[in-house]
Amino acid sequence: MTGPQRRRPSRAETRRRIIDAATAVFARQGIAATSLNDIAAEAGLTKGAVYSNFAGRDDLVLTIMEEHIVVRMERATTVFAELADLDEATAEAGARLLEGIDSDATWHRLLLEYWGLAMRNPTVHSGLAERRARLRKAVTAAISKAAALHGVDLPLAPEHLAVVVLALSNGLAVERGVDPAAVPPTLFGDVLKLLVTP
Amino acid sequence: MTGPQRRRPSRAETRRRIIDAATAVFARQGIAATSLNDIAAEAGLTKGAVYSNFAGRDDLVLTIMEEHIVVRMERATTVFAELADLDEATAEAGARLLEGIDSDATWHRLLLEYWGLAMRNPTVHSGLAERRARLRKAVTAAISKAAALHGVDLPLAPEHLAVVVLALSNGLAVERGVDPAAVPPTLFGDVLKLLVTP
DNA sequence: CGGTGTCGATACCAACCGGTATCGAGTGAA
DNA sequence: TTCACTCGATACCGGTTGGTATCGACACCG
Repeated sequence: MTGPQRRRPSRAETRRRIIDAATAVFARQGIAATSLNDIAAEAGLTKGAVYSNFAGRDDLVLTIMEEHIVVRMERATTVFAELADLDEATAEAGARLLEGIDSDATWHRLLLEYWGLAMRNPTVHSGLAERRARLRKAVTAAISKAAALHGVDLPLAPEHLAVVVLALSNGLAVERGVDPAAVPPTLFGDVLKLLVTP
Repeated sequence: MTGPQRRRPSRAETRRRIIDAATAVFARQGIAATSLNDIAAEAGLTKGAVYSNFAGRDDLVLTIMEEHIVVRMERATTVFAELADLDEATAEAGARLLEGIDSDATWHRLLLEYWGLAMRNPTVHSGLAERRARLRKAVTAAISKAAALHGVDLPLAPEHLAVVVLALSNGLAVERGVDPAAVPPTLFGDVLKLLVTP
């Protein structure tokens, strides 16, 4: 009785299992506090499988964060692409951004930990810098496009406004993590409104 | 020949030596990547001295960060207390804040790492929340005092403005860490100006 | 001066880390 | 059916970790 001839999982499947498991454990424990054994155990595999699919711990961490940053970037740009009518939609955009801070809270934590890592590792730093520059560029384009659409003269250069929005996203995530009540739901939108009205 | 009868260092002296050493090593390597041996070696002592003065690694980390947060808080409030003439001084305040981001870059890194720790440890979290609330309150008071002095109607509630300033401080520190050129020197001041003029 | 208690150096521990070598089971092509 | 090869489990390595037990040297007080 050979049964349905259970196939051996493909390499891509195993790799994905490991990545998903690592993502989950990172979210739960943080990057620095997570060992290869933790990841392998979460995936129902062993260290051997990890080393067979990745060059080592650093390679795995890098791969995961790169993937997450790309996903997050796409999401952020689509949010900004919908910023069609400027005056009232800034409130909506602010609300959506703050909502993203809550729903993606664990990701914000991971990004900031990764940032701390990048500050001490030149290789990681250059990778993060490249991604971040691309994100800034995308946000800048979305902002200037929305401004042109409405014929508004922004009091700040679009690329500077983009930096401020990104900074506020991270900064408010920190404050909200410390004390959610300190960051009311409308705050991000209110600030945005002040920043786009000349 | 007894010499100048070299005194044994007082307990407070040893404790301070350890704290200062740990601060230096934390700044260099980060909290998570620093072992008790590293700290003891930096202080010219051994682990025994550390365990004799602190309950353990966690106790030491907590003590140091508490102390740093207090120092930073005092510095931040004095900066805001000097915010006498609102219109032009916002630029100065912004410049000083951004300068603080650079000169205290390592501290920002440490705070964000500590924040990540607090997000996973309820005890650490409550300690940080308390300190942070006090800092918010102090900044709020400074802002409303300056506003009253000039008879300006702030478009944002002082406590909300305080949160935004704190968030921008951390957020811009992150962006500046990734790419210093992305955060021009006048940006913080420009944003501040938009936030205080109704 | 002499006893008493404190402080910190030393040695040591079990646990765990990232990484490597090995080897058997399963796979796909010949 | 066979055979070369891939993949992942297992065992193992040297090194490091936070934490503990011990003990000698020193300061302080009576």
